Amino acid sequence: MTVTLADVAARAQVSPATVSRVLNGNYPVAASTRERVLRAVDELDYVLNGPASALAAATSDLVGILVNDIADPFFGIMAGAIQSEIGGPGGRAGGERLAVVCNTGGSPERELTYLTLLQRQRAAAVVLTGGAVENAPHAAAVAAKLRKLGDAGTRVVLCGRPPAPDTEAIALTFDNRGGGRELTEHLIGLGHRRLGYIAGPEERTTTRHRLEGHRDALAAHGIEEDPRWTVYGRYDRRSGYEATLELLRRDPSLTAVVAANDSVALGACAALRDSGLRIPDDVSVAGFDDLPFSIDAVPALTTVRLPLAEAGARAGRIAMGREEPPPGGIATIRGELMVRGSSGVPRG
Amino acid sequence: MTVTLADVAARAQVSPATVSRVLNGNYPVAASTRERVLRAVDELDYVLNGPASALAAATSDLVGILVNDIADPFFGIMAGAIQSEIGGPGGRAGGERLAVVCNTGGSPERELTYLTLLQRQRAAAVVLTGGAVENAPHAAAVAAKLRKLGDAGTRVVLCGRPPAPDTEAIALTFDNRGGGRELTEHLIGLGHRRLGYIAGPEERTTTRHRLEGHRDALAAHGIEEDPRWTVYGRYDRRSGYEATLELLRRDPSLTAVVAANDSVALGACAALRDSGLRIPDDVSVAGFDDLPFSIDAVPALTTVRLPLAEAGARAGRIAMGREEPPPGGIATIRGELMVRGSSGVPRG
DNA sequence: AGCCGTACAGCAAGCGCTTTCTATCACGTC
DNA sequence: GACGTGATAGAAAGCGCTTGCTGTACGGCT
Repeated sequence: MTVTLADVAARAQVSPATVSRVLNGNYPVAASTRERVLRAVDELDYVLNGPASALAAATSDLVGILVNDIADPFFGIMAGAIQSEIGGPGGRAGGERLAVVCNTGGSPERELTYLTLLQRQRAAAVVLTGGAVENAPHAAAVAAKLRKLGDAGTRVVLCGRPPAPDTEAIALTFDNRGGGRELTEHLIGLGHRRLGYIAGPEERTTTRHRLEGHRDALAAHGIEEDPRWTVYGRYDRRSGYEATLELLRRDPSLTAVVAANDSVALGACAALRDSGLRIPDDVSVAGFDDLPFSIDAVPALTTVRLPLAEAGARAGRIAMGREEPPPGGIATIRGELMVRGSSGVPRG
Repeated sequence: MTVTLADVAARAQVSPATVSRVLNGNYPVAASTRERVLRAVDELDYVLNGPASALAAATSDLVGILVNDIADPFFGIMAGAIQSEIGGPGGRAGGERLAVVCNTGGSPERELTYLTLLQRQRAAAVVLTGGAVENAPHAAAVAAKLRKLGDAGTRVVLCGRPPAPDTEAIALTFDNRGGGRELTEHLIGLGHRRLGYIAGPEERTTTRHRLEGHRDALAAHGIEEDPRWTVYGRYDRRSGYEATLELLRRDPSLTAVVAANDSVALGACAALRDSGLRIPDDVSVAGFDDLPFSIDAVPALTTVRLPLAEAGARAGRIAMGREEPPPGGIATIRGELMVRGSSGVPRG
């Protein structure tokens, strides 16, 4: 069978308690004893039994990270940053933590199920990334779960997600609205007056906030919006391609297309090119997030940079209790407008 | 405190054993009893204690996924596919499994540490993705770990990684060599004779195999390779950019640049453009992997498509014991040459 | 010399669940 | 009508570790 603590204890001629204390380093043990134990551990190739340890100590070294789509660098970057901070291998000694990355696929049920699974594992902390689904019952269910997690001692951090009311969850929110406004203002400043907007999925906070920012900008400049100028889709390239075609069909006189994110913007670029339109000469395009590939688009994408890695790292530190939560438990993280080649003055 | 099995049992007026059996559904329980238990579970909002359960049953519902870089879609896509198959939420009932995605950052030590951590958690299965580090001591250490994991009942699957000798690990290997050969043959077929190659990090199986494929093709066509034509870098865009500049400096007469992967190729494109060269008129470019964004490059990238999602899904199923391992425990997955706009006949 | 504080080490009681083995009960069966 | 039989339910023994509490020995103190 596998080697147990008792085996190590026997070999080192000490009690199991002592071995445990050597391993955890939270109790004085004479240097000579420690060494003997360590040698035994080594010789027997002993590996602690995680579940047993978690049960006895009533703590776990698992940290949950919920993402909407792990194949999307937007989440991958955040997840990577979080993980690097929660002190898995490479982090400071002692706190060897395992990140559990859960892919919800944007589905509310899965989100809830994963939360339950993490609760079951008695996770040390949980970080929820990305926008939330805007649906009262679901939001309430999630809030309830988060409360329960919090009560059980699990630290809960929201990264790139709006605060969850009635919850102790710390929130690091992206200023999607402000970013959206700035972006559209930039385009308006260039002279655009007829702007198409490709939104993300409905019932998502991120989608709504970015769109609201866009509309705020339009309103602030007295531009009346044509309902035909907004199309909803998903956060992927394909969606951007199709939505752009639809936009062009509805109003061929558009001079700019603002996309919900960079992937969508790339799809939009492809659709425009396939339609024989030049960027930005005929139509300007703007994205959101500034993912690494955005600068490689031709022309490079005008977008709003979100400090994904920084936010993730901070969320990770807060989750580990290594950084003070922001005052009030809420911090708003601003994006930065990146003006690049895909936006220019409108034709004509 | 938190609700325990005993609380539920008391409320349902049955023994803890019965509650456990209802929850696990692996033992006959009268319908009426079951219902009573289920109601109690619901009313008390009971959540099983994972560690306790794992300890008693000597099994765990954790599945580890090791990736080199979670922010890279190459790994994100595989991880997502694996996860969707290991039956987390959304999968078939009963087997609610949690995926533990571990980001090694390509570091051998971290790889080993994570493996130990997973062993400690008594993971049900472990999937290692991506190329392996080619370093005898490390390879031996990993093999030893994998063997130990296997002995402990953890199923081990390698996805996109060469087989690990002396190990029971199932391997789903990408035919990097064949893909590399095909790609270069395509370029040679177009008339290229002076091809630069931007390789990945040294001491990596993926790097070596792709490069060997490239050289095989050159050799097969009697093209003598100039050592100046190969530059090693990392698997990212930045690296591709710099390496291309270096390549151009060493031999401005190159007519094609073959990159270790798509991100590198994108960087190469940027460098070429910044150097005033047109693609493919002046220089052809080729990538590898065919990640989603590759088709959006301008011109679209000629590359080798790897069925990442399919491979990941299959690895996931094998890890869960839901699919027969390939004969001999090894399967080679071929890539498909995707000829697109970034490659053309050489100038002059 | 006698006492006590300090520094270690061990005992043993769980942590919350699973599972084997042992009742119990209601039926048919011969 | 005694007894085998199948279907359920419970008792209890752990799973391997942590930790509060209880020794024990040694050195310094008065």
